Amino acid sequence: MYQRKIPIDYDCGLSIAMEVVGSKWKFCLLDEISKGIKRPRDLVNSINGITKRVLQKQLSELEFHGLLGKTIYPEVPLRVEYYLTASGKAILPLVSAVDQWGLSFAPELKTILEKDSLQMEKDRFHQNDEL
Amino acid sequence: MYQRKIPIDYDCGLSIAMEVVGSKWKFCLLDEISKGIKRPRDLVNSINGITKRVLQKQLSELEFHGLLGKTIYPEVPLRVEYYLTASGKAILPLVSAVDQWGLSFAPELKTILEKDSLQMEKDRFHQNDEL
DNA sequence: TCATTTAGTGATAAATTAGTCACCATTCAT
DNA sequence: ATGAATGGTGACTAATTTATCACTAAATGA
Repeated sequence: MYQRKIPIDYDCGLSIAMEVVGSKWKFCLLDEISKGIKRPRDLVNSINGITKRVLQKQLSELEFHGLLGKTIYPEVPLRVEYYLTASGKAILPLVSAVDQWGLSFAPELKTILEKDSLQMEKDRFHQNDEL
Repeated sequence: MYQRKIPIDYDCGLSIAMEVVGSKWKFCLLDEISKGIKRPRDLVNSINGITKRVLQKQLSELEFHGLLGKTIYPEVPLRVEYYLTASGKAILPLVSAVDQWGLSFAPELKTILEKDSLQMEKDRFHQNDEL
């Protein structure tokens, strides 16, 4: 991980949550693993946009924080499976609540972004040309 | 805001949530405002570590996304109050769920970090000196 | 005129997170 | 010996977010 220069407030639940699961792919990872996709290779394929390296990093952080465990099967080719620990399972309701909220907010967001792009068209008449 | 180079997946609830409330201070801001702290000045004082500039930016993003509204009272000195819109209120249960989870996870995290710093002490004997 | 209070912005730097690329290692099949 | 499949890491760069600093603006009272 990264040796922080700006420390976290470990007394604030929100800070802790941001630290442990507040990164681009972690909720998504927990979600996929809860759906039964366990191998790194399969996770790369099922999650749109993630790369191998980033996946490995975030899996290892989740493992470090105790939300995931992993089992290594000495087969050929090598098989590794990540699974949700008790802590990992405990956070699933939150993951799905966040997902639900995001989906419920989607129409609103769409409206806002449409307005915004209209505004940008108007603004074009008042702006200098780009370089 | 920032003109993204890597686009967001607007069909994924988790992506949307990360975009709209997934930044360092937003949950905290929503929480404080729900507690009745409404003026930028007061928010700077009540939230430990946030700066004026960052506060303004995140307030304006929350306003842009429709979670906050603001009222300007033309008094002297100028008074501005931010308030939760319907959308802002709708996300409060999520904010408090995240906070709760963070607090419940705190002891676990503490244990992990203690182990980790012990490990780091051990490792010192196997590492080169710093430059 | 000058300092004070409040809200806000622009430019820029620093911190942090995410992504790219090139590797290693194992084991099996060709 | 070579190549494929799998999991993994180190060095580095790019993208993004957050922080710092210096300002503007309005209105008031000393």
